[in-house]
Amino acid sequence: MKSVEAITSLAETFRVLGDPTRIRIAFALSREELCVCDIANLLGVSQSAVSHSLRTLRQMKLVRFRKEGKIAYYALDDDHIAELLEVGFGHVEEKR
Amino acid sequence: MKSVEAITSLAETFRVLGDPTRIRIAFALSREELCVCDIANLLGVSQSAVSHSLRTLRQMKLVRFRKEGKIAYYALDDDHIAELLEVGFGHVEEKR
DNA sequence: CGCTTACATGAACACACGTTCATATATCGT
DNA sequence: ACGATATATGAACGTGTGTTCATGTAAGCG
Repeated sequence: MKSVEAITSLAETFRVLGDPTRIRIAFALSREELCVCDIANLLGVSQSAVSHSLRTLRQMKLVRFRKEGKIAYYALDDDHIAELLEVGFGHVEEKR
Repeated sequence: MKSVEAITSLAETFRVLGDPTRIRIAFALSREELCVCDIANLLGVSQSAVSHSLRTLRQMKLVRFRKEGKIAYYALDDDHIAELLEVGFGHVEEKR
C-alpha cells in the first residue's frame, strides 16, 4: 500500500501537468532545452504566463533551469517526466 | 510533433487524475474491482462525491463499470492507467 | 405493495486556479 | 550611464471545480 503522502504528491504532479499551457511547455522541453522567450513565442503565450507556469512546474520539480547571463534555459528535470508524457500519449491515442 | 488534440486530451487526462479523491479511487481500482459503496467506505468519502468522481473518470475513459443488479462494479479501463500511476509513483518517490 | 439499499445527478456554494496587467530586478549593448 | 531585453512576481479578476445537500431511479426484500 502506498503512503498517503505519495498519493497526495502524485495527485499534485498530475494536477500540474493537467493544464494545457504547462503540458505544452513540458512537451516542448522534452525535445530540447529552451529559454523563456522561446517558449513564449513557440506556444503563443505571454512571457508572464510562461514564467508563472514554469514556476509551478519548478515547484513540483518537473523542470530545472540554468541561468546564462540574463537568459534562463529550462529543461525537464529528469527522464521520468518524458516517460510520463509518453505513457500518457499511449493512453490517449488508444482511446481515440 | 504531436497533434494539438492529443496534447489537449493528455492534459485533460492528467487534470482528471490530478485530484486527490479521483487518484485515490484509481489507485484502489488498480488493485481490485470495487463497487461504489466499497470505494466510499474505503476512502471515507460520501457516496455522492464518489459517484461524481467516478463520472469524471468515466468520461475520460479511465474506468469502466458493469452493473450487477443494483450494484455497480468499477475497474480501471485498461492497463495503461495502472502503468501511468506506477510511472508517476516512480517520479514522486525519486523526488522525496 | 411498501421499505430499504445502491447508485446517479442537478443545483449551489465556497474555493482554487490561470491569465493579464503592472512593476521590479538584473544583464547586455552602446 | 541609459535604454533595451530577459525574466520574475504580486495583485486582481473571471472562470472552473469539488463537495454537499436534496432528490430521483431502480433493484432487492419482506
